[in-house]
Amino acid sequence: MVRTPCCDERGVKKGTWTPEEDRKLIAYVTRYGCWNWRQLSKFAGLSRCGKSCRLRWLNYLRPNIKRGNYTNEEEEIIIRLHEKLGNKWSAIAAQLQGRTDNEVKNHWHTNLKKRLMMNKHKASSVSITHDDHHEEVVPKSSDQPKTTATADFANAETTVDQIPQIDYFDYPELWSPQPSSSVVSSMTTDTAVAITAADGLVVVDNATSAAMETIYGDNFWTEPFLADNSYNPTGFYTPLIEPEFLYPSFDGAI
DNA sequence: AAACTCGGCAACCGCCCCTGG
DNA sequence: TCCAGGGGCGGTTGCCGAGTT
Repeated sequence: MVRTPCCDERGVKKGTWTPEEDRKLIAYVTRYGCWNWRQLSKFAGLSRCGKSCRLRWLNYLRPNIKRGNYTNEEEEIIIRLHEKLGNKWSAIAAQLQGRTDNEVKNHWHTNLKKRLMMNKHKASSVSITHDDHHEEVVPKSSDQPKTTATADFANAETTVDQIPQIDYFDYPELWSPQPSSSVVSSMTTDTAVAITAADGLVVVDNATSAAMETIYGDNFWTEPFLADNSYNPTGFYTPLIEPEFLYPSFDGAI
């Protein structure tokens, strides 16, 4: 089967997204939903491949994304699940609220993988140093190896449902690769909630919110396009597309 | 201060799966 | 049942900033 490329190579921009492109994408998806990424990129006035738009939205722009600062608990989950599932990053990320598969994958390759390698080298007396934002876990040789979560997981025959503390498997609704129907339950004091004029809730973490404000100024979340936003805090993008929105009549720009 | 190295991560690539006609 | 298109996913690349020499 001959597959058509996901986008016409001509005139398709690549590389880093500009704030202006981000703004267009956010504005469009927030307003109309992601009904078709390929078409969406055109209507949003973006010279980008549809896949690129999708990736940018899912990995960076959508609300509820938690960035940086992996907790020990998150790392434990990643390690355990990786042991169990292998490189099923999307499946692993699905168990981590606010984390994307790309981010989990990157974190694995840049941090956890190396750490596990080191742990395997230092079989008995292990000294594991978490990176900057993590508390240092330095088990003394006299300590129970239990304290070295990573070292333990590397060799343990674990099962998924042995994951500590968070019983995701008791909550099948959390299994969705889509970001979390558990947004509300995951809300912490870091979480900001923007209430739109249409009584829609847009739940964002502070990092996302701060990023938006950095790029667009303090009024980003109160921009007019949010008034009828169709973003669903469950992470599913229900466009609520009215016929005239399906093929917007505007000429490329919002 | 400049050059160089390295690590982190955003983004791209290409294959696979699913769905609708 | 077949085919085309769209989305999902994992692997990989390359840019960029921080650290080092």
